[in-house]
Amino acid sequence: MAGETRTEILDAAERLVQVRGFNGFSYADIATELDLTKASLHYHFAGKAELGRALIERYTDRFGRALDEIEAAGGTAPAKLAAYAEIYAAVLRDRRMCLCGMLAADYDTLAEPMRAAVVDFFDRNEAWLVRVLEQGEREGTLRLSGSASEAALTLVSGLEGAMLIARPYGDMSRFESAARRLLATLSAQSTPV
Amino acid sequence: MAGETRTEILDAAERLVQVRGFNGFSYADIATELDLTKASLHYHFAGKAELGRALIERYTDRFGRALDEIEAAGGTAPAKLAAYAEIYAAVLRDRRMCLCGMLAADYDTLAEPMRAAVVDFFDRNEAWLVRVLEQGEREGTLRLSGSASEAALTLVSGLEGAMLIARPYGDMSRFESAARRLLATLSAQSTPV
DNA sequence: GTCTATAACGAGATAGAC
DNA sequence: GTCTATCTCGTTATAGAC
Repeated sequence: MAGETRTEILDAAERLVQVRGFNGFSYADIATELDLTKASLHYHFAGKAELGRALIERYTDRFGRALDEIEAAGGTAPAKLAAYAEIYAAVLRDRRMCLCGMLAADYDTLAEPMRAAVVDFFDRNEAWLVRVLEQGEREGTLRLSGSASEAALTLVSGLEGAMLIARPYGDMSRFESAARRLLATLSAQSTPV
Repeated sequence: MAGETRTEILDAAERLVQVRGFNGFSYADIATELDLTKASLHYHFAGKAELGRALIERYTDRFGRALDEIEAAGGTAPAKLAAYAEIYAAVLRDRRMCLCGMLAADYDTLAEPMRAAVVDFFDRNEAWLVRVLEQGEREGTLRLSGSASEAALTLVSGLEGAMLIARPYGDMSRFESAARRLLATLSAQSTPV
């Protein structure tokens, strides 16, 4: 079975990026963690930029599968949005920032292929949210003011920001109350927050 | 007049942190920009951590003065919130991330004095917002659901997240529409967004 | 207050043996 | 597929002259 070490490298690197940022770790950190040499890492990933790109693509795929599962479960739009926010919450519970939220901060220092992959992640998230928001309007469970795409980007950036600011405080409840409020503003029932 | 070079160093370093992150620049970058040597920088700031701390303190002071000015202008709560969001917008227009939002991403790699200074920045912001939100409730211009402090942290993290995600797109309008929506949810008039 | 020079270390990367 | 060895360069930092 090939790809086992490759997967372990991706796992370790992913955690390091989410915790320390793309410029806050090195091949040496991964090598130490996996009890490998830096040279071995270069066998699997030619350079840090290639590793970074593989990281984002895997993350985007995994995120996409999670969104597919939410669709497959087939609830109301508010239930789907709550499940969406829970993906973020689970990442933060593991003391991590969203991979692409972290890379958005590092954006100016990234190679072009990584940049494009980061933007693609947010595009896909917002496109999925737009579909859910439109479902909510149709079924009468959500009441949007403004366009669905504006509501979607406000939601994504609100959740990313809530993760960003919650981490220094080490306080999940900071994320949770921001997330709850962001979702409540879209609900057709004026849910008391 | 002393402190001129010191100020130039702070200006250059501040911009570098806001654009590239704390681990995305070096003393060499500052030295090149100012046509100085790295050794000269060490005369003014013993190390990168001390420079970083001075950076945050100056930024927090400047931010605090901007908040004082908003208070001094003495409008309604919604006007104050709009002026608050405009501080963020001006930073982003200069293609920069909020200094402390960027450092929140880098948080795990920072020395303890810098960490404390970052948290202090957000504490002060939220405390100021709580006062404005309470003013709005009193004067009837804002209608809060939930506590003022929850609304304040949702606002700060929403604005920080909107900056974070707008930067990869290089698109101010992404920030602006998120900011407009965040403020609209607090308004007593259900402003069409 | 700024310089030259250099130390001491870590980064990303490669050659080539096994 | 992993290793040892090495290269080159960047990074933070210091000593000491001017």
